[in-house]
Amino acid sequence: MKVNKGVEWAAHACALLAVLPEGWTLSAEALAAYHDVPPAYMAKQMQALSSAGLVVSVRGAAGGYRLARPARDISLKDVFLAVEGAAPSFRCTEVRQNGPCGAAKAQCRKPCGIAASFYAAETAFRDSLAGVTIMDVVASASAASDLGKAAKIATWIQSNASRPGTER
Amino acid sequence: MKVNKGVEWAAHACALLAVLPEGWTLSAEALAAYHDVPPAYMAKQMQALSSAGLVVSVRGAAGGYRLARPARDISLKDVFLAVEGAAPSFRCTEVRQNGPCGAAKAQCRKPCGIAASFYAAETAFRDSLAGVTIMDVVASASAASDLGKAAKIATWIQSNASRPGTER
DNA sequence: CATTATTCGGATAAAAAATATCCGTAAACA
DNA sequence: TGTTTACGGATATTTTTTATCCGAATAATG
Repeated sequence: MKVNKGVEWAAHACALLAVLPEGWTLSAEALAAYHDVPPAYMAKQMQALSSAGLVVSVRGAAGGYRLARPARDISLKDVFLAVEGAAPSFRCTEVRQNGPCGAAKAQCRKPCGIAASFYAAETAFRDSLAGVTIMDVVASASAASDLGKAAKIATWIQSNASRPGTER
Repeated sequence: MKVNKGVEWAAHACALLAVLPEGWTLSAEALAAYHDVPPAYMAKQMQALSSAGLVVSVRGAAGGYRLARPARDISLKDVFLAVEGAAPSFRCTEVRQNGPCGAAKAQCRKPCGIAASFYAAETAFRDSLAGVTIMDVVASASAASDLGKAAKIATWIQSNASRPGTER
């Protein structure tokens, strides 16, 4: 059971978008450069975030991405579901219906105990992620870093982000 | 994020071993036939359960598998870890150390907020599974089935299980 | 003691999924 | 009109999962 790498990248991208000045955007290419990951694949993850409504995409020159809503209203569960999809991780193949003692289909309208337990565990997993917002992530990151780094990031944003509808 | 199929099979196999008379065993082949799954692959999962100490294997003619301890003392978490392995599902690639604003390695001794949150979520997942025992699974299955099925299973066990050290 | 049935471990093959890239199109701006 | 960017689909590559097979070890049986 492995979480897609894209989830990690998407989460970090959201954290960076969260500290962007109001109305500014970052292109997929800039986000990839910031995190030093493959640009084309980073772009794919951003598309997933976009179609899930977590970020807003701005096309055209000086376009890019920005968060669709405040960082406090976006959770890691949202990011996880956007990138990973909502399909349950446990795939019940109904083995109880198989073999010489297989149960009748009519008796299998509710999931078996094993499947139900895994569904419950996955709910616990998602609930745990739902309790962490992008704002929390940003806060913990800035708590762990010094003033010099914050300045570095601000400078990088200044020269790599853009504000659509206006000259940079 | 997908749970291996083998986890489901192994859990069902444990549930069947749980209703076996004391000291009896079921071969990997019999377990595969009962659940109508590929014998060689079922055998692999049983090996995993065996090396994790959840089941005891008996070699030789009339050999097979039996639970290593009471069904109430084996949880779905045990089965999950045995088959799936203990490696965390979230693989942090330390992207925070990458790129133009990468953090120094010395400042990354603790996991970042994102990684920590996913580790916590996985703990929640496992804790949830830890609360369900094979005994619980058997109980919920028998609650959902009728008397006829129980008799069917008992008959099947009679003719497919074996008791090492004695004639069947 | 030979035969048979079984687990064990490793090697290997096939299928599926994750990872990664590319390209044509549409949109927005200068 | 030209440039820059997101979008969506197609495709390639790599890794993981799924599945099979085989030889060695082990134990019961006749």
